[in-house]
Amino acid sequence: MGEDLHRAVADRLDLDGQRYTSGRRTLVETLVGATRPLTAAEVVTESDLSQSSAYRNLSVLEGAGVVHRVSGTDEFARFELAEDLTDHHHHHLICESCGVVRDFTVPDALEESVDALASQVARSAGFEVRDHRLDLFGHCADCRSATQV
Amino acid sequence: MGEDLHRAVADRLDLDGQRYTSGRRTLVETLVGATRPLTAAEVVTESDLSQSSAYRNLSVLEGAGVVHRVSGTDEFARFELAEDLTDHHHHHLICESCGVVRDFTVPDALEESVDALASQVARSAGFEVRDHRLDLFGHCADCRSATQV
DNA sequence: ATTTATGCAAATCGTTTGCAAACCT
DNA sequence: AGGTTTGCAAACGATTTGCATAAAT
Repeated sequence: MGEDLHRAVADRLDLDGQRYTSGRRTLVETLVGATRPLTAAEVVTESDLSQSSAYRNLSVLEGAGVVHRVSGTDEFARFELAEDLTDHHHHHLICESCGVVRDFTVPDALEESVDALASQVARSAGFEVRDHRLDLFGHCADCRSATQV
Repeated sequence: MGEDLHRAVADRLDLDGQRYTSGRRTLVETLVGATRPLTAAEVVTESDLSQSSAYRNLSVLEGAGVVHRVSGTDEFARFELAEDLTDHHHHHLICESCGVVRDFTVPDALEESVDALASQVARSAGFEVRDHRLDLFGHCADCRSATQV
């Protein structure tokens, strides 16, 4: 069932002059299996690749537009599959206590408002908008219950 | 004119059990003077504090809710004054080529939609929302003209 | 006097890179 | 064979920290 995805990934890598090696395929599968962005350490653990290969290939995949780098509040880079490969436009709930990043979606109407705003800003500032980021910061259920023990 | 600000900063530091030293005052003044988030390196240069004091005090100020840490696409942390001290709620245009971060504002109606969404998500996910982040990614005017030479 | 802040230099730690062996095609 | 990818270990660089001195209360 995920063959379409792999074909799409292979195409993007090809466009970028890169091969779709087994390690890269492993990374893609690791990320497909996750429901939230993973840290590099989590990717290394779950993929069983060496650290250098994980970092190097995440970088290659990012360059080809397959993987997207997410930054939260802590010092760890996080990675997820590009939204246009998963057809799942979403945003993030970022916990300021533990740093965990969770996905969530918003009503289309709001997305459209944001998009409209984007083009407006683009025109007025000479800025070419490619994407937007709408995240919420706060405290996740786990950290809240841990605090009020 | 900026005395109100300094009083507010002093109050927050006091609440956090911290003093408002001259170095911290210098940092606050450096950030007030900027119209965009500054990297640590920029703060060091413009404040003339030692690197360690700059980092250490930015951290103290962040802990007291005076300074806010902003993350863009590059590896440099950026710092700005907390919005509730400047009464200037804003968002960021982040250039994916050079990493520069610029401030911009959006219509109140959109802000309100986002706030409404925030409370909705809070209820359904057990997540306690404290703030939101709405940023646009793309390419700034400078990088666009540099590319198409 | 005691506590806290400063600046220097060294350590830390996530991430990147050089290199030789293994892998494609 | 020719080029690429891999894994190890070493390097890198932004940020943090130990320690002795200086400032503040």
